[in-house]
Amino acid sequence: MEENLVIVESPAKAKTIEKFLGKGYTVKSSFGHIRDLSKKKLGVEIDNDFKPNYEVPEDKLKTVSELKKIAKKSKTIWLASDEDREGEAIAWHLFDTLELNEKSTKRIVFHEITKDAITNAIKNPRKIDYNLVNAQQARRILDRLVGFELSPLLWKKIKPSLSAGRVQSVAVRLIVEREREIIAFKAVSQYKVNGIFEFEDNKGKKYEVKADLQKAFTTKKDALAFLEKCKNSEFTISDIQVKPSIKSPAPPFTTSTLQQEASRKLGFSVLQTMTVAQKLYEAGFITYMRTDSVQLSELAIATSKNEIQEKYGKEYSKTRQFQTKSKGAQEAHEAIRPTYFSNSTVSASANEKKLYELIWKRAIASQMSDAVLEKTTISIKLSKSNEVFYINGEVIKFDGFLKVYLESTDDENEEQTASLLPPMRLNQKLNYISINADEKYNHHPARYTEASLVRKMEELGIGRPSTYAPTISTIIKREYVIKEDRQSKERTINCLTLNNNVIKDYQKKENYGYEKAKLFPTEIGIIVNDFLVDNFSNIIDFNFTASVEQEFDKIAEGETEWVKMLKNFYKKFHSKIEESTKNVEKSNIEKVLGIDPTTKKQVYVKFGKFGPYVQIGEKTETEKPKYASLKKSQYVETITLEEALELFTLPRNIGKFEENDVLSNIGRFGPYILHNKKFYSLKKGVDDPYSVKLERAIEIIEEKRKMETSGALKEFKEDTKLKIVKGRFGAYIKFNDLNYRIPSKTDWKDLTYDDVVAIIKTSPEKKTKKEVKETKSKSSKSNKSRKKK
DNA sequence: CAGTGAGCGAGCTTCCGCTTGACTT
Repeated sequence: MEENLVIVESPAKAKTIEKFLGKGYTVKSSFGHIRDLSKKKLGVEIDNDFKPNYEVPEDKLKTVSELKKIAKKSKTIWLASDEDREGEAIAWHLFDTLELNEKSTKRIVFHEITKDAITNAIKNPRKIDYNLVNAQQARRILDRLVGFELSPLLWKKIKPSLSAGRVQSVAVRLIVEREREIIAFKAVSQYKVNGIFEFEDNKGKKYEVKADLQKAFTTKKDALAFLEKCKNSEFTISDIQVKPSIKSPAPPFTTSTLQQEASRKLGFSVLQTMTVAQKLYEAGFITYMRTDSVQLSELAIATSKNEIQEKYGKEYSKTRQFQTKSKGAQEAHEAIRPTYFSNSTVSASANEKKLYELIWKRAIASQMSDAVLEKTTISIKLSKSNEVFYINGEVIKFDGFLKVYLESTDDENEEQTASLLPPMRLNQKLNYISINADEKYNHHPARYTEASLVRKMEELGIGRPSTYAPTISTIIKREYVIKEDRQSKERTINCLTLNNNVIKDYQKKENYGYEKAKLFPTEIGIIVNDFLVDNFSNIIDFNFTASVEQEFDKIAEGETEWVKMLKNFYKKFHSKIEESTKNVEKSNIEKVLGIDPTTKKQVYVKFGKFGPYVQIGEKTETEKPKYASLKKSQYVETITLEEALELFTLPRNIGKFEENDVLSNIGRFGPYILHNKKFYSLKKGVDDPYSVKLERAIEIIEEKRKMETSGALKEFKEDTKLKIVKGRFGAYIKFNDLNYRIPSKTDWKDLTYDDVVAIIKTSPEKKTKKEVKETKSKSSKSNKSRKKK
């Protein structure tokens, strides 16, 4: 007969706790929830006070029967799931499903996984908190009702298999609304002026400094007039302001901030961050990675203090406890931190190592001193104008936490880095070397990345640490949203430069609008969103979650009865569903764009089963209209006649090669070149079938031929074992069966034998063959599951 | 490998949150 069975949610946690408790205690894991509402059916008896019908899902049967068996043999069962709404519900589901009895069952909670915390918890057991359980049931049932009544409505009114829910629909709405802001955005330009100045110190040493004019000019005329004034002006330092300032470290990571920083600093996707963090957690390197708390345990604060004092010195240590500010935080866990601060790194895969070091630095920095800075602003006065140039300088007097970590920002417009200034005196005279007035456009609001969407969701209190990554996957899988890169566009800007009292007026090309891994709404995402906003504005409201959360809190505190709350909500919601089912017409998007000048027929834009498309003429018994799909970047609401007509230019004959026509077109698998009955894929995001030139097409054809004949893009006579070959992610170097990356921004065509040898020499040490094989099998696996739809 | 867009109708789709494996190439 076993003495004690302790049940926690995670198996990794079970393992550590078992060590702390020692003999007499068996620690098992429930692997999260063990019961849920029926998968296929609604699972809620609406007319029977919303009675939920719970089922143990198939993949949990084994866990449940195993727990049941051990529970039967144990004297005391300790339900040690997390101390939040979901955790309490898990405890109750266990109690109910395992058919435990009240006398032998104890509910315990602990916030940190230390021996003290756990033995303390064992000493202070309590009963299951049914108010908290009911708050969870209300949450679960509400989500089910919303999801399972809204989704079928979409199947009827828009198209089958669509989905809607309290969380995902708001996430889509954020992306749709941001896109509309961007569509409505009109870029405005201004002339921003900066000058390079020169001066001498007492000893005759020369210095150069760059200064920015505070005022920007709206027209070229004004900018020109200002430069005219600069011509014979005197420049004098009129003011020097020195201000002390301090910078404080950011709190240690939560799930959301970890996802954001890993995205900005390491380029990880949200899912990738979670997968890597899970590995680190299972290996015992970090604490739990799904948390909304910024708090650290006493133990963590103490050990980090030791580590900092030893490594950096006493003056670098400043212990801090942060307060969680985010909406709806439940704080069942600690912040994400290394389990042992003495390990500043771990031996693991490259990505695990990178993420671990990020976590270590952030947590350590959070317990370090403020950085002390000195900010200097120098003003330069003109004798012939009232405008003022400024120079900003910053000196770090004491680096503090900056020694370890600096949080990055989402701001894409790189702010100029203030730096150390040369010795300057008040009233010092300066000479200009050049003064530039460049036309600068302002930027549209930034599109969401996965990580910035998570930040916004957290801000609104929508979703939980465990659902941020899956929610993004869902809205991408439903094709409401796509994540992709967009190439930059080019524009011409006007520039004025004053040099030796001569003003040069010229133009420059500038690239703008490049997007990397951003979230764009699709047409169907827009249609579904507009439908929901029109008919269910309360559900899709940004504050809906926050307001129902307040009601759940009241249930948890025993102030409100959960059935009453659901009745209240459902009455209004369901009548709206019925009303929309009856009164709202099936969505049928169709718009006339104008008349096609060549055929004189009407041009339509429509939405069909394969997405948005344009059509010339109507379908009649004798005539079949021409069809073409919209580009991913085009929308029904904004496409113009001109853009629509361009879509009909495919297939495009772009010239002759070896006496055969070369055609460009878009097919089932993307854009391609057709030549002599053979297909050549165009490079995604690089080649555009509407504008690709014959020269480039021939290059692509010859590249493929070369690969087919010799298996290599390029070979070297100096060494036959050395090749440049083409892989799934582009060209790479192959040497002695080992692969080497070609540095980004380098074109393989330009590589000489010596270059390649240099790349191989400077490349990090290669993996053994076995490891390469392992990663290969892993990537092909994930590749396959991605393809499976 | 390489564009689709008819119409009928059976049978199916769908939510959010808590946790990790287990199928094959």
